[in-house]
Amino acid sequence: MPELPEVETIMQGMRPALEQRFLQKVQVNRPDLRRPFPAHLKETLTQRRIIKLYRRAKYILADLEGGWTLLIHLGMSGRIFIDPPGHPIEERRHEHVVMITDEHTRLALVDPRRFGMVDLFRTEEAAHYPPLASLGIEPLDDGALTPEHLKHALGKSLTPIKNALLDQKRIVGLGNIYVCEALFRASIHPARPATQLTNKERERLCMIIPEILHEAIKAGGSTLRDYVTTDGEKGTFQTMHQVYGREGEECIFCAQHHKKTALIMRITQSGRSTFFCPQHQRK
DNA sequence: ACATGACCCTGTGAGC
DNA sequence: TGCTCACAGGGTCATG
Repeated sequence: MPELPEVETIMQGMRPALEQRFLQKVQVNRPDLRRPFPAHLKETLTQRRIIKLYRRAKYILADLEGGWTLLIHLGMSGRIFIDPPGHPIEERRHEHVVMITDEHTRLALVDPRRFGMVDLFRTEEAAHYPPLASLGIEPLDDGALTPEHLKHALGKSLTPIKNALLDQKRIVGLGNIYVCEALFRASIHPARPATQLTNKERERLCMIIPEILHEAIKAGGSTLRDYVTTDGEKGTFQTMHQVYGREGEECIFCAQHHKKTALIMRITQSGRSTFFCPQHQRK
């Protein structure tokens, strides 16, 4: 579910509750999500101070005292609920991990589909820790997403640009929504072989991708169904979607640029929906 | 080395 | 009302 803007929003929402706090009580309600939890999860977290929270790709990371780092991935349906001290606790399904801080703030990881992940690794091993080791360009880092770096990341790959931009080994943070939106704004057909993009097209992507991600973070992310921020608020970026979920509707870009009316199409690429305008996103 | 498809799981909404 | 089907924001394997 959550792509970079949603993960960033959630992480920022967790910060005031977690940074510099001790975890007074940790409840682990099942043995695994996509993978087994580390056997020592509860023991390692309990009574430990959280130094800082940050994000890499779509992972939420927390450095803990004693050299451990906690990693949380929300998969497709993962959410974090934060209940302030004294808040009545409502009954929620799929609360897999619950953490209560020394200030009595309650954080619950809820993930109905269980595609998420919770793990621990030694902080100094981050560069060799498999889920993080092979990640690609972090698009919001200063100087990271340049046309040259993007060219290198796409390499000689003949895979469709849509799939290449979803591949976290090349560039991180984009998911199905933001890839569709980026290609739409950059006027690039999603089926174009990745390696065959022109310099101009790579330049446009390098402008547009951070632009969209920043706008989406500002809007608190996109809520399609059930995504909510840690305050329980919905994101509002879905109202700014220009193609995603708009199959059969009129292309906004073509309407603005006095082109002939065009209708948004939906195709399937590697089993996932792609939305695009067949008129201005040229092959 | 690379690309594709199956798979992991539950929930929801559309259509009958 | 209740059923079946398609589809959902992601990542990892096995296979070719």
